[in-house]
Amino acid sequence: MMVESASETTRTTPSNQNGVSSLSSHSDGGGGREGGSNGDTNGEISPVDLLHLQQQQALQAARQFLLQQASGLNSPSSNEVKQSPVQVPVSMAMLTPQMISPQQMQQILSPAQLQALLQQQQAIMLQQLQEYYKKQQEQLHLQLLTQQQQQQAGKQAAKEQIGNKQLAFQQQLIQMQQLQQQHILNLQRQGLVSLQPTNPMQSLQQAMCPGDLQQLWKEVSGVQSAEEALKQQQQQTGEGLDLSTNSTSSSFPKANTHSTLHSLHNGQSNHTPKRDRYRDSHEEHAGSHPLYGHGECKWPGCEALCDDMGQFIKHLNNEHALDDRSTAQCRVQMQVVQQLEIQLSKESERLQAMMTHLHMRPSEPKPFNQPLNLASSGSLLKRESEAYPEGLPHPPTSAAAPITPVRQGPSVISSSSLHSHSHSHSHSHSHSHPHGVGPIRRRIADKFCTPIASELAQNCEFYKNADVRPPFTYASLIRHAILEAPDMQLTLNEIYNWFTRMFAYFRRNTATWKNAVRHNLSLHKCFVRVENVKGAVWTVDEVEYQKRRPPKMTGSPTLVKNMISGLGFGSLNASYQAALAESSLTLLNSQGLVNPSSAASLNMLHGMGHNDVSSTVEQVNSNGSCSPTLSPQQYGHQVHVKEEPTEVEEDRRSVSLMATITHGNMALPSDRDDRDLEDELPTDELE
DNA sequence: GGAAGAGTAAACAGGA
DNA sequence: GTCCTGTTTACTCTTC
Repeated sequence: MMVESASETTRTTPSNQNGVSSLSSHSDGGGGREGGSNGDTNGEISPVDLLHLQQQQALQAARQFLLQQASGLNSPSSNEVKQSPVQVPVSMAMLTPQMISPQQMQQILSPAQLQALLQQQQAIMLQQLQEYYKKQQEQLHLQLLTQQQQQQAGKQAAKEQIGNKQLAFQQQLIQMQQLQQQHILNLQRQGLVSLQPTNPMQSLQQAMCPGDLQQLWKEVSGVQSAEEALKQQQQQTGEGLDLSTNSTSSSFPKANTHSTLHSLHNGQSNHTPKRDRYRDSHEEHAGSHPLYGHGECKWPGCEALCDDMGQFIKHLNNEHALDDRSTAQCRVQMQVVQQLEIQLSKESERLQAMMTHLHMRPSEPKPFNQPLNLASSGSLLKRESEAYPEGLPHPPTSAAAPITPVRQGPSVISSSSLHSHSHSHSHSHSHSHPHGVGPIRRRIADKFCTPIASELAQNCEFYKNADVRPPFTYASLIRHAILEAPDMQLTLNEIYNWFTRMFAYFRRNTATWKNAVRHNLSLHKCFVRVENVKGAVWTVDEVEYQKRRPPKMTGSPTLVKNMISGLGFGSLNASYQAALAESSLTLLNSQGLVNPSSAASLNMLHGMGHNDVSSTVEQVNSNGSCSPTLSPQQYGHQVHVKEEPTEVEEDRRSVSLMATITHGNMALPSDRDDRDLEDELPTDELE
């Protein structure tokens, strides 16, 4: 239990750190960009400021909500926390940043809580927007009144002024809508809002409270009717902002965001040349258009089938011409790209942090942005073994140095993939396997006696969540799954389920590994198919399993001698060091898990007649964490069944030797250590 | 260099 | 016909 929680802590630490960086980078990035647009406004609080503030409030409220969840919901101030975003709308931005990222919120909070939180924030935003609109309306009214008074005196000059005011206000509205859309998009990207196939602009419309908007637009259009002549004049001359494109076609009262975006778009540049450029770009890409592929339109959300390029161009010009909808979609796509870039940046930072955490001694300051030097990752392993020399909680390591192919899909390289390069054979992963799942040599894992159960016990959660291949053979995994079962038998489907349940890695490439599982079940005699009432189940024939074991590394006298002579870890190569560290750690852990001071457990280890070291430790250790069903008695029973003295002794001694060496090296006081030394070291050494 | 283990792919058969 | 299960073969790669 301690081991698991400790390693759990270690694993969560980087994510927490990343949570900080992620959060800060997010708010910085978003805020930075919005801050840039802020600079365009005129001193007083602008819609941009407001929305920026609201975004911060939403995040802050979510953080507080999370903290509330974490620190106990029975706190008397829980209600205050919920209401605080409303009560303190501005000072929220000055709160100390909490170290919780939106991603973590999503992980911690249930969907219902997230939904409630989001609705709450949206309500707050809407309320504040409405207040802002009312304020703006009042100001506009006042301005109009004064301007009308001036109009009587100034006439044409005043008209232009009013027009400019109106345009400026429209721009402000548009800006607000865009920012709100962006905010919603951000929430979607962060998973706080479920991604829905609806047009984000539609949700924006809903969020913008159409009633208020329409009323506002009516106010504006009222002015517009008075100034219609002026605008038409502007339109004809092509000067100024072309805001009347929709309004002149009597669609203005609809006041939808499409028209506003259209207006904005037209207002930003001259209309006609832009459209021409747009068409020109189509013609340029007539041969291979990026929006056309596999006979269908790649426009977001379109997927219209087009037989040829000509038809596609026609479709593109008809359906995706420069109108409000296309513009909005284009903006959404731009934001998607922006968000992806931000996400990429954050994930890169996270990767760096993970690598730093996994492969660098904490007391050894190194450049944070250490490049991913795969060629020198052999030293990484060494460093790793050095970094956690005393059984400190550490990320999943194994004697086998988990070998995971570098996958093409995810942008984040799993930590174990780093290890894979530390092996000489890892190069094979990059070729010959189109699925990205190269042949994973797990033999080393078994040879180094990596106890599967202890590895799983330590890194159960890690393997469940991380897309990291477990450093064990299929056979050992299958065996473990079966032995974990209450009745030590599983159907094939249950074995599948165990794989997917225990390892995130096996939640993909199902065809590959399931085939491998079936292949292993059929191939190895140790797996016995038993016809049961509910169908065929698979059991483990331990005797056969032990026979199946490959020649052990420890069986090599020279190797053993090397190990013994190299009691100082420095003389061992990196892999052996890692193996020794792992073995000792897991043995220690297993001791602690079962009975730290009991010689009985030790005797069970020694007396079980088990030549599979990994199995030996597995069985002891499985009780600790991930194997809730197998009791020590069961293991004892199982162990009692199998006895294979010849090879068994060799292996048993070897693993005990390894444990002894490492224990001795760590100067850990243990009766067991002494006994191991007395009992086993001489024999092994003489071999 | 060969043997053996391991992983992957694929073909095939039988049953639900 | 499809999917799942189970068997078998072939091939490649790695380690010893």
